[in-house]
Formats: sequence, C-alpha cells, structure tokens
Amino acid sequence: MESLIDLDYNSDDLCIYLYLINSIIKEKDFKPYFYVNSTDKEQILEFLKDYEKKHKLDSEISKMIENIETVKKIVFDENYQEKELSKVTVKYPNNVKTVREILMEFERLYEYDIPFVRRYLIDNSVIPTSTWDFENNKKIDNKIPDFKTVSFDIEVYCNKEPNPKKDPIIMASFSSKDFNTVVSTKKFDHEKLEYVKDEKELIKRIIEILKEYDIIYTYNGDNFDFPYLKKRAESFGLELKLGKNDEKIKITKGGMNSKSYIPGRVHIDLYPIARRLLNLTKYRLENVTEALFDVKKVDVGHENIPKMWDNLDETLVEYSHQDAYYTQRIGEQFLPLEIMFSRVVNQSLYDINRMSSSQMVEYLLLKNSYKMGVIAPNRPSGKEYQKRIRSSYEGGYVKEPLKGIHEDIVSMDFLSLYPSIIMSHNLSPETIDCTCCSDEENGENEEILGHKFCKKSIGIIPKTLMDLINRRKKVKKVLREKAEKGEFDEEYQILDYEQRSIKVLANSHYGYLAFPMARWYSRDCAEITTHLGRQYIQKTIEEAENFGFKVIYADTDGFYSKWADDKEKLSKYELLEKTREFLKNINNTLPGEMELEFEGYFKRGIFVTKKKYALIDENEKITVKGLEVVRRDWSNVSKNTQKNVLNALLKEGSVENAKKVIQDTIKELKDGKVNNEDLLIHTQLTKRIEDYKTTAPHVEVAKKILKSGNRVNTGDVISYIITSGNKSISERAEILENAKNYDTNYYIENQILPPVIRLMEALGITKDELKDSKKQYTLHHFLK
DNA sequence: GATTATCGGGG
DNA sequence: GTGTACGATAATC
Repeated sequence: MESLIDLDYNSDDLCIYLYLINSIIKEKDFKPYFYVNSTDKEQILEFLKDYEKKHKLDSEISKMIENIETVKKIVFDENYQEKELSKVTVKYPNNVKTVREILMEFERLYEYDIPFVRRYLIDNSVIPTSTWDFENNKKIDNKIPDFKTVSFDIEVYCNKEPNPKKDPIIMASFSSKDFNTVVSTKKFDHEKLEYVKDEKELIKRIIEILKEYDIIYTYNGDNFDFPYLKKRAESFGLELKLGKNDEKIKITKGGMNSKSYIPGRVHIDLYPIARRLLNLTKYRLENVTEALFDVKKVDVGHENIPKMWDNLDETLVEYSHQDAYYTQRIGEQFLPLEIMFSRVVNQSLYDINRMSSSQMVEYLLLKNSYKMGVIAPNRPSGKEYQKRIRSSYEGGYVKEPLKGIHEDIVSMDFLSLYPSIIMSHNLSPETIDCTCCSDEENGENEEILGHKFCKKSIGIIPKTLMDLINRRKKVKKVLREKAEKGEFDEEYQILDYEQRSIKVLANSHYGYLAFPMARWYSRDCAEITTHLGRQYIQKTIEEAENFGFKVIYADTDGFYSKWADDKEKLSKYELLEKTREFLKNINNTLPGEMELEFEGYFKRGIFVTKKKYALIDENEKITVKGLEVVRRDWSNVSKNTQKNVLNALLKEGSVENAKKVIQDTIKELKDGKVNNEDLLIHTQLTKRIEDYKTTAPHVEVAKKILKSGNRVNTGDVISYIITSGNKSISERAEILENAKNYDTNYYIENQILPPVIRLMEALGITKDELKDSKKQYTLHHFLK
C-alpha cells in the first residue's frame, strides 16, 4: 500500500523497477513482446534459423525468443476482423529491435515499437501516482500522495553563451516548503545563503540536496540546468548519481531537445507544460509568473550576473532565489493536473510531462485498444509520414472580420464542438466506409463528403471520447453535489483537476486524427469533422443575426458579436440578458452533447484581419491575438511603438492618439533623438559563419567582430545597428560601439511600420499618412 | 503563393 | 532505449 511515483527498466537487474516513495518493487514477470501476422510458429522459428545460418550466427537469435503463441485479436487493417496471429515474446527489451528487423522480412508485424515500460503500463492496471495496494492489485484512494517537492535552478558565470567547458556554476537555488536556500561559491551577506568553498563542493551539495526529494521542478532543466550540471560534474570527475537507488541521471539528446531523467524521482520541467497549457506569446519564466500570479518578477538579466558577482551584490542572491521560488510555485500549480493526466492516460508522470496532447491521446487509445482486444495500427513509415504532412484540407470556418474598432462586444463559443461531432457521427479510421454494414443498410446511411460511417459498432475514437465524456459527467455531478454542500475540500480540488484533464484530452482527439505521426490517423475523418463544424458555426451565426446580433468575427467554434441596432443602444446588463436569451433558444435546437455558451464581455476591440485582433475587458485586461511580433530580435523602439499604439487604441479608443504615437516616433527617429541602445537588433548566429550561404546582417557583423580580433561562437546573439549609407543593408550593419549613425529610413520602414501598419490600415489610415508628418516636422524643426 | 530558414526556453 | 516525434512565423524564392 504505497504510492507509485516512477517506473524504469533496470538493465543491471534485468527487470522493471516500480519506484514507490519509500521502496522499490521489482517486476520480473513481465516480458517484452510483439505480434507477427502468421499462425505458423515453426515457420517463424525456421525463418530465424535461416537467418542465423546465412549470417553465420550461432543460434544467437533463437536464444532471444522466450515464447511464441497463437492469439486471437482484432486487426485494424484487415477489415477489423478477429483473426489469429502469433505473439512473439522475447527475453529482454533490446531483443525486440533485433528480432523484429529480421522478421520484418518474413511477415507484417504489429506493436513492435512500444517502449517496454510504457507497454507494461498499457497492459497492467497499476496507476502511476495513485496509492496502490500491490497485494490485491487495486487502487486505494484518489488522494494526491504527499510528495516531497523542490525546485532547482543554477547560475553560471559567463559573458556570452554559457560554455560548460569553461564557465563555472557559481550558485544553485532551491525552493521547497521548508528549504529556501542559495548555495554559492562566494560569501554574500544574505540570510538564504549557504557558502561552499568551490564549484566541486557546490555540485556535491546539489546532489545531496536533490536526493532528499521525490519531485524536482526546473524551468527548462531538460535543456539547460541538468545537461550543464552533468558536463561540469564530469570535469571534476563527479557522477550525477541522483536516482532513488543511486542510478545516474540519464540525459538523452533527441535532435534539438534533450530530456533529463532521474530514475525513481520525477524531474518535472515546467517549460513544456507552460507551453502546452497556457496560451502566451512568450514563455520566459517571467511571462509565466505574470500570467499565473499577476506578479511582475524582477529579472536579473543574464548579462548582469558577472558584474553583480564580481561586485558582491547580494541582490543577485535574492534574484536567483526568486527564480527558484516561482518555479516551485508554478510547479505546485501544474502538478495536480499533470498527475491527473498521468492517471487518466496511465503513463508515468515523467513521460506525461514531456508528451504533447496528441501523444497522450495515442497512449489512451493504446490502453483502450488493449482492453478491447484490438491490435493497434502501426506508426507511419517515413514515406507515409511525408505524404501525411503534405496533405492538407479545409480547416475551421473563419469569417472575414468587420475591420475597425468596436465597443460592447460579447463572445460566445461551442463547448467542445469537435468531440461532439466525432461522437454523434461515429467518426473513426475503422468506421469510415466500413465493409460490415450491408449495401441496403448503407443505402439509408447519410453520406458526408462522399463517406459513410458504420452503424453497427462504435469506433475506437468515439468510444474513447464517450468514456472520457461520461467519466467527466460523473465527476462533474459529484462536484455539483459537493459544491451544494459547501464541501470545497481536498477531494473537491482533485476531482476538479480530474475533470479539467479529461476536458483537455477530449478536445485533443480531433487534432490527433490529423496528427501525421498518429497510429489512428485519418485525414478523411479530420476533414469531415471540420466540414461539419463549419456547418454548425455558420448556422449559428445566421441564427444570431436573425436574433438581432451583428457578428463581427468568427473562428472555428466561436464568434464575437455586438447588438446590431444602433438606435436601440443596450446597456451592458441588457446586452447580457439578450445573450442569455439567445443561448437558451439556440441550445434547445442543438443536438445532444453540443452546447453554445457565453465566453466573455469586452468593452472594446479592434479587428484587423482573420486571426488578428485585440480586445480589452472591463478590468483593462488586454488580449491580443496574432498581432504580436515582439520577438527578441526586434529593436526596443519597434516593441515600444507597438505597445503604445495598442494602448492608445484599446484603452483610450483613440485612433488619433495611436497615429500620434507613430508619427512622434518617426519624428524622434528623424531628429536623431532615439537612443542607440533602443535601435539594437538581436539575431542569433545559428551555425558557423562559413556555413551561411546567404548574406545576412548578423553574419556580416560577426565577420567584422572576428576581423577586429574578438571571438564569435555559434549560438552567440549578435546585436547590431543598421547605419546609413549606400551599400547593402548587411554591409551597413555595425555593433553598438562602431555605429556612428543610423539609417532612419530603414528603421521607419523595417522596424516601426511593419508591426503597426496592418493595425492602422484596418482603421483606414494609410502608410503615407503615417509618414507624412515629414512636412510638419521640417516646419516645426525650423520654427523651433 | 509556396518553400526555406529561424527561434524558442535557460545563463 | 521496443521512440526519427515541434510548431509558429519571418524571410525568400
């Protein structure tokens, strides 16, 4: 009776370790297996023997086989009929790869690429992160176990890109309920400081501290903190034996992103979670902190770290600890939801943390197909994948917006439009144009975009969705009952997280059908889903306009509208009353699961083009969609202008003021009043200078830096200013120190106008009009 | 308009 | 590790 926190195959012990909080269970009985499309056991063995002979192997392959037995399964690509095939069980997980490569030549294989531990969780009922009775193999309760959690963050002394070969780790910050400490290799006067004499001691201390905890939160620790720590540790001859059983940390490099896995503990990297669950334009720690807690975190600014360190500035300790503190808080915020995902999908917390929602859906489907005795379709081949990636189809309906500024806007949207469609029409890769329904039956079957769907049995996608929806309904019923009784206890919170995680999973099924890597991929089902979705939203817009709304803009499953009749000016209260009335009417006509609901009221909004708009609500909260171009490579002058223009439009509702912001900035630029620092454009050198085929400003600047005797490395961010002259833009790019002037015209045309021009054009203001302050400017200039 | 290149998070 | 797993947007053709 203990909580299962993590699982891993231990290659020394040759079995799966089930890590509980205080102990380890060794699972020795579960063996790796896959299926062969053949019932002839002898023939399979024969084929392997032939292979051994041909390659002069001494029965090495046959030795890997533990057992071959005939099983009955429903096979997806054989008309979904039950048929017999062979289950080949091998001795060790890495045997699968060897044996399958050989047998691929023999016959079609199935389920040959499911990682061993994940296979274990698909086939067995044990649920990660829940409290489990291993004797009787059942769940004890729903509670979230009392995990010991800590956040972890390192600081590095460096002036450019951190280089683990030379730049030392100088500090490590930790934050947990009862431990808030910054371990440092320099003595600062700060209450949270713990001094160690050098970097080697620091690394030893980090290991010692992390080993106290079950869950370790980082922010981008997969890609930065752990790989960096490991490299530094190696240079001191230290190993990161962070595992529960002193196993080494496993850092896997997968193309761009790495993963840092600690056996027996859970390393939760909050960066990928924030990207998955929040909808922000930027995902720096400070952005996430602000979005979740409405707190503006003071950022150290990595370029200041060496200075502060050298000057023994103790605010460095405070700032550094702040990062750990907020990482911990973000972790506590997201952990329950991740735990619920882990339980519903039935995969480990570590894996869930790094899965996209489509991957979660796939593992849910694998679990269900296993239960249903269905063999999963294979993942696409490289060729098939390329084909899928290239095939596109019509997406959701997006209405061309009524351009300009609008006031008193209500938005309404469909509650899970696509899941409802998939369920009510039984859309699934195996139900589409099924062969099991006879022609007569199919005669009455409705045809959608030239396809018919099975009437006899429910497809795996709608079935999985229905299970989720029913489970969510049950949970929501309990929640309602508890709410009525005022029982907002721990159980209530857990159930609430459960229904939220189910909602996310349900809403991911449509995306899964169109996910090119999906086993149950179906372009046709995805296309039909959006097709039907377009019908519903268009019909609803029609109804809304008949009722008296004017629909300003619509996208896929929702729309923004105002009251149409300008003579009949409604108060906010009246508008919301009308909205309620309309929703009640429309929801009576919609089928089963489908429901249109009120989403929000906005006092003002500006609509530019499809997918590009901004709104402000009653609390002055601004929502911007598709308009933001604020990336780190843009200059400050550009970012600020955009921000000020949006404020003028939304907060003041003044086109004139917005116009003035732009014209003033242009004036300042022409007048040479803009600070050179605000003109810096930042671009990263992503490859070696000699590898660039095209000329780009930052590459040219890098060459100049090199010529002046300084070093430039791949990964460095080059900051430059475009100076005036007649040569090409690239040749005129200079670093701050060498920039004697700047190209006014370049900044107006390429930095000031692009982010705001579409905004202003939607309001009927032309580019020329914005730039035409030139005459006024010269006049002013000379008058002054 | 379609294809290709770049960036993100961390310091 | 029984894993070939990004996705949005700007620049360029």
